[in-house]
Amino acid sequence: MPVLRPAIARRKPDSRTSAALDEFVERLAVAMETDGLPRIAGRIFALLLLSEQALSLDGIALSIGASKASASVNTRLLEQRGLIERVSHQGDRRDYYRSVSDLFVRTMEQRLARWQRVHAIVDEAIEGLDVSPVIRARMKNFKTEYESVREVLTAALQRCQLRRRR
Amino acid sequence: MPVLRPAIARRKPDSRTSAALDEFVERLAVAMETDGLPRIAGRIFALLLLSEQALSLDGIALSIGASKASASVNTRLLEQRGLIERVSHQGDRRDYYRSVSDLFVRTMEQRLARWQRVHAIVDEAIEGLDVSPVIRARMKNFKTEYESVREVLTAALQRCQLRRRR
DNA sequence: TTGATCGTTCAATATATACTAAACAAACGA
DNA sequence: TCGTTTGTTTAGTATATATTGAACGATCAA
Repeated sequence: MPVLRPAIARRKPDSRTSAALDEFVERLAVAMETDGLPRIAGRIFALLLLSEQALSLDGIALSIGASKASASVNTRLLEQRGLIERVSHQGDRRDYYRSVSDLFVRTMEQRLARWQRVHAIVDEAIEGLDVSPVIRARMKNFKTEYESVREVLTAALQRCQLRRRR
Repeated sequence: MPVLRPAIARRKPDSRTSAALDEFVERLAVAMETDGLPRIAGRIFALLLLSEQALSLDGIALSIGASKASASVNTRLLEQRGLIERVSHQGDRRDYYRSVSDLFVRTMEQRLARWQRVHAIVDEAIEGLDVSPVIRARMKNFKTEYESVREVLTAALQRCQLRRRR
């Protein structure tokens, strides 16, 4: 069933655009699962991407049709990953959440961080594992190519950050 | 229980190095789940990374202690993603599998492909969704930053490929 | 102090999907 | 034409984890 969701910033709050916004949230939520997010975290991510104002926990739970418990767990997850931030309003003890301003860079940093474990294991194996020279060379290549790409990537992300700040 | 695994290329096939190799396979398999691979696919990925020779389906299943059905499904998955390749030997109707030579580049291409869906949804929303100018600008920024980083990244991967070929 | 609000934790459930065993199909040699 | 080898498909099971309702604790206003 469709719920009232005054949260999303829309031009004219009619039911047609509302349905389209719902669909966007759902599609993005499913797609974000490839980044290792639970579906509800993906919905929150998408909802806040669409929202100009910061939203309260209850507002989020209501808007995406999830329990407050889920909203709590998943906002914390997103905050830890740096994709949303918690803000406060004076004279109000609720927590509010909004998208971070450098959303794309944070997204990429998360992706980089998730690769790290894979490449650390291979790196460690180059040192500690007793394998043939051919295999060792294969692993070293995997390592060096990753490092060169990672450097290029982090440099590009830094340029994004600089461009934003000026 | 430990199984015989004559597959992995090791210097001296003693039990100590064997246990270390097992541990590598397991650790890498779990880590590869962040790239959206089933655990068994991750084990096969790791096993073939350690193997000089191409391995048969039965050899793979035996080495990682999985059923032949799983080996079949997951080798196909890895082959479709371009991380391993199927080879044949004359006078032998079995299929054999080995790591691709440009393993890292293929890994990165897979990662890029998985992001595509997320960014395509946002791109589509910029065109089709009725949102406020502020939100539209936020989305456009997400899009353009992604595109610039993707360009840098694909260029770096092409350099990896060129470096390999000469 | 009391009642109300807000967020978190926890035990139980729901859901998705990875995995297996068994049946099946295809290709080959005798 | 068999029986054998090889790989795939499928139905059922197992496993991991996402999600929820309810209980809980903390904070604030009256």
